[in-house]
Amino acid sequence: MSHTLDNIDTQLLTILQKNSNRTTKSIAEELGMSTSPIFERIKKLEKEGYIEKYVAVLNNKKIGLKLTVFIGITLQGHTRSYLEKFVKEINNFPEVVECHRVSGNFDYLLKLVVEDIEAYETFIISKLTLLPYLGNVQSLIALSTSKETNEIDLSQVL
Amino acid sequence: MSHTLDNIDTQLLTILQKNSNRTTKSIAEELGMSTSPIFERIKKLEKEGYIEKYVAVLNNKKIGLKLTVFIGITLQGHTRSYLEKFVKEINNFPEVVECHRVSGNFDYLLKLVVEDIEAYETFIISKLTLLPYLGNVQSLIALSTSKETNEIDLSQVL
DNA sequence: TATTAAAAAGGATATTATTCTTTATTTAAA
DNA sequence: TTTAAATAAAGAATAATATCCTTTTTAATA
Repeated sequence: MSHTLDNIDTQLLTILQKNSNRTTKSIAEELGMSTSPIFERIKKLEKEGYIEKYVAVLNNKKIGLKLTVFIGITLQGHTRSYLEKFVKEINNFPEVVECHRVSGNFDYLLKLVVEDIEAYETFIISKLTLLPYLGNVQSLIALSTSKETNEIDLSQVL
Repeated sequence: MSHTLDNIDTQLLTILQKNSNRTTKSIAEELGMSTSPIFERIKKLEKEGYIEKYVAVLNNKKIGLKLTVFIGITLQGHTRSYLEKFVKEINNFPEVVECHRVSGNFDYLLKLVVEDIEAYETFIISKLTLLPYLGNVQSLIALSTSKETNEIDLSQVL
């Protein structure tokens, strides 16, 4: 039960972060090994939780969700029970893809993916501003995105 | 060559966003269809670009990358050629997982995934502040994250 | 150097993906 | 309506791959 990743493990994770549909055979060839150790290492990485899941990444724009917006929020009353309720409501909105409690000039930072400016405005007016104790709200609208990846850099942890 | 998604397509995309390792058979059973139309629809969604890729999602914390930070940046000189150079440099940093040009109080918003506060400080001091024309820099450190998903909500586009 | 444990190789089998042909359903036009 | 054409689905056959098991090699430790 070794709890450290060796060089082969990080290579595997790097490969699978880019494309999880590679066959074990093709990965084995790339790394100069046979299929079974590759297969067993991947199963181990899954079992021990290094790999959480495998997912399809969609093309948001093609599907019609063309706008990404970040919203910084401060709250006025900080009672613990209210914070929990606030987070629960926020997380239930399907437009919200990320919700972080942050330190700095805001209490929360949200990331949204919506159809367009109209859908964004609808979210603000008919969902967000209905929540009580809302303080300052500041939006950053993504004009363009030069990098947006799920690949985390494993060289940092070697 | 229909360019619209019907109800079955959006169900498929929703399923594959959650788990792309499902067998076509299991998906077919869930949707009450046989395997071949499911298979062919998925191939079509891939070919037409609705599905960009399939990836493994890793557990950042388990791997040792425990800190997420957002950084808002304003630039002082906005010449076009400089903006391009700036973005190129930023995108090359492996800690940076997102880089958006934004409207609002900043010019750029970055998202970083790093080991810890120390690694974050190293990034700021020995990478970010070395870039010229840097104006205001404001960091939001994620204390906790209640939602962080790659699943986009397809009910918005139906 | 001998002993043990871990990792990899290679082959056998079961499962699944993929392709093809046939049938049904839907849509459009007469 | 009825017919024709196009699209989608069914079902079966095959090819490819994942998965498992046994043997061999390598590495680590006494």
